[in-house]
Amino acid sequence: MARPKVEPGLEPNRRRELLRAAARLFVDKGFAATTTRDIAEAVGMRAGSPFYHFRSKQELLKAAMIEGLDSGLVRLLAAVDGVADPEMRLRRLVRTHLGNLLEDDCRSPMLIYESRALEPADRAEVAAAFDRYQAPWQATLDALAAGGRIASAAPPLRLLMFGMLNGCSHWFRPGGTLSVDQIADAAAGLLLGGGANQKSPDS
Amino acid sequence: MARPKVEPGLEPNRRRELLRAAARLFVDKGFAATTTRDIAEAVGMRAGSPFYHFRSKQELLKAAMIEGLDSGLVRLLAAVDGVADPEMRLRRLVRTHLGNLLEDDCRSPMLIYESRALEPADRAEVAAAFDRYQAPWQATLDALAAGGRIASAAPPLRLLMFGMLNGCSHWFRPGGTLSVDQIADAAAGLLLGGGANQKSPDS
DNA sequence: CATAACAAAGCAATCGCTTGGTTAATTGTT
DNA sequence: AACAATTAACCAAGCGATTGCTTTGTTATG
Repeated sequence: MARPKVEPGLEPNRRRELLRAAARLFVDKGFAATTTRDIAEAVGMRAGSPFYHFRSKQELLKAAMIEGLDSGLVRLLAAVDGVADPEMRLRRLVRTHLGNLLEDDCRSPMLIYESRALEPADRAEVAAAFDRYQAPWQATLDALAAGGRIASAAPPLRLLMFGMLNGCSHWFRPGGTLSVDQIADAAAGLLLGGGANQKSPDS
Repeated sequence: MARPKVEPGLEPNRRRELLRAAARLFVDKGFAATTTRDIAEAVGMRAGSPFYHFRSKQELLKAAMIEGLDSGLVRLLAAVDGVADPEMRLRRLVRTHLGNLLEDDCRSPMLIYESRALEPADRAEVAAAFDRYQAPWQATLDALAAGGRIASAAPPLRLLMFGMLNGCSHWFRPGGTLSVDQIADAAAGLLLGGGANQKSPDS
């Protein structure tokens, strides 16, 4: 039943299947509550087979976090590509991030909260990936502050902002009364200082 | 080594010790990653002894959540007692909540995120305790909206707000560059629509 | 002497992970 | 083109450690 490999030296498909399934389970049940057997079953493997692709459960988490964040970053950069106005850039970042968080079936940004399960060395690598993810945000916030659109882009703002956005995954239910677009508008409205639930000017 | 109980029929002290230790460990390491032996060791007991006070590990979590939220609610109500201005009430709520979250050594509001470890019946009881905790918040937000101080007090606002506030426990470090008061001011400033990092008018 | 509050020991289940096959695809050789 | 050798990608089985929890015994107190 061995599957053909596409190219010698390239990653086979099943590794990515494992990463996606692991990310889903880690977000839904938590790292410690997810067994490697759960992950194997989710992709139709036997209990020991994931350890052919990953040396340990922690390595699976680390890979899911880093690769998930980096692919989310690609979507972020594509969303703000060519957009000059910093306010619009922020709205695009917020909307795209909520998409990564709530609509993408990996929901990778949520995995950062499982960093405590990693050892310091791995945690540092993950922190680096998260820094890359945060870079376009801070740049946009700085531009908004320079233009007088917000009062300050000092550290607490970005931290509070990510807490607010990431917290959505704890209560958001697809198909509920709130759409992702509505949440994105409400969050962006708060950040831009116009008071709660301000409509976005382009909708 | 049996300790005297204070009153027959009343709860002995060690039960509360267990609850405090369990809450700390559940917040720091997560419910699934915390063993009942960890909890026992934290209070100087042997591995099986906590099960004299609690029937199961889940019951320990449930009790820690409900009793922690209710004692935090007492502090909330005391902080806004006699305060008429809704803006000031919100500032007091924010500051007190961050105290419950970051300064109290139980940090009980964080435990809500471990609800997924409970069965639906227990989860409903915890949700009721959280509703009690949220009640003074929604009342204050409604008053602010009625006074035109914020644009709307519709559902996403409260949800985004708690996400923003509770998220602090993921990055806040006591003794760091940011004080709890500073964070509270920044968060309240965002909510009140004055833009980021607005100073509170009474400081 | 009865009870509250444990300690001591251990049990059954589950955990992450390893070991040793097995099979189909790929590669090398003639 | 034919055939052996190698390799990728698993499966089957299980090992040792850890888990939540139970059972029984102990001790101080009322």
